Amino acid sequence: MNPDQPNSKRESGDDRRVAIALAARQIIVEKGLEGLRTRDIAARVGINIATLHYHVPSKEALVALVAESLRDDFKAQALRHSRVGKSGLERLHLEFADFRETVADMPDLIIILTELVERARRDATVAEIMLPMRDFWRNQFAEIFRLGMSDGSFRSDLDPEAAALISTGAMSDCWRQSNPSLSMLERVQTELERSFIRKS
Amino acid sequence: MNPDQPNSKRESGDDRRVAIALAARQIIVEKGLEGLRTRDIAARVGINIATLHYHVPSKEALVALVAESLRDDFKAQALRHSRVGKSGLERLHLEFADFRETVADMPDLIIILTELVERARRDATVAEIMLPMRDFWRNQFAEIFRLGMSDGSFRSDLDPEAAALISTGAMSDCWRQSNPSLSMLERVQTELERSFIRKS
DNA sequence: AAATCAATCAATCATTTGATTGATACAAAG
DNA sequence: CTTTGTATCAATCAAATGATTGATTGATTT
Repeated sequence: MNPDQPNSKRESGDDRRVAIALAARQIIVEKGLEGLRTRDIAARVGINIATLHYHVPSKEALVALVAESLRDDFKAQALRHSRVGKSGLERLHLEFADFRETVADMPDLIIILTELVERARRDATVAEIMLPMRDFWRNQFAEIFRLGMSDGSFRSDLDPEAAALISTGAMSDCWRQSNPSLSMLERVQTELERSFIRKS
Repeated sequence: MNPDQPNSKRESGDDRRVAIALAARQIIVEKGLEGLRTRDIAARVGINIATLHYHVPSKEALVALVAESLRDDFKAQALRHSRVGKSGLERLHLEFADFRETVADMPDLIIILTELVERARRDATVAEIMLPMRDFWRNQFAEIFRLGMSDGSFRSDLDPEAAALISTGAMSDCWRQSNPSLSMLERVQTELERSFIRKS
């Protein structure tokens, strides 16, 4: 039997941890971090509670595991497109497209992200993982705006940090709405572009 | 003894409910909705758990009480300034000032609001209170932008709904940062204004 | 074949937690 | 003075919940 393709009840530790993180994420979407129970996760993975604790020692470690799995997703997403040799406006378009792609592929990602950023306020372990992520994303935008100001894409009186906060805040808030829609997101992105480009 | 100034251990039902809501809000700020315990609230108010249940029958009702208390705060805040006979830009400035005032007076308000909006996703009772609040706020901005487009304050190619979502999303996201600062909020508001006004 | 290790489970524990019960204190009304 | 209604508490319950224990199974190593 191929050891890379396990179909028995016995799985490798890494595979289990991935499955556990995935199940936890599903439950967080359904019931929030507040409604996350170790028993529910174990049931969804199809293992015993003790086995769950074997792979992830505590609930705190479990939440950290989810945070790491989120970071991995974002990292993978950030590397999908090349960024070299593009103008500020082109890179803004790329970043907008990336976000649309992300929410289309994983509509629940923003929800989990929001929950974890919320918890980061009182959980140092989670904060250490989530806050750098958010800062990195916003900083990407700030750099784009700085680049675009020097290459003439954007207004010369732009405040790059403020514009970056506005962009990331508006987009994530848009997807946090009661019934997020791709069309509304596109309207927001269009309006953001109109707000920052240099009017000729 | 003045019945309006009770200093005994016995308080009127309304006063108790206010005290309970306040204590609950403090605990939500410290430990999140997830860490909200009826015992902790009772202890902070200085009453027995059974007394707490006498005034607020269940935990669900308690969360709803907090939501109502939030709504009351926002309602009171919204009526502090007259809005008549102002231009779009003037009303935008008013709205910006209102937000700065709110976060200066009650820095934790946005935190509690975020927690409750988050819970609204799975709690119909809370949703019924919180979502209309958020929609009302955003709609205020949309109206301001519509007004300002017709009176010449703002760009004629503005999308009022998108601009409203951007404004509210950016401001609340700004105040959700790890260490929110009034100066960053002002930079964001300045940038928002530059984004939407008509360039002469 | 024996020894070792990784993965798993049934059973159980100790706490936490929302809620209830039955009784008491006090003020106002009759 | 008695009755009634509001506000309060000590004690307790039942369920939920994170975690542990002791043992078993199957693969890998020696």
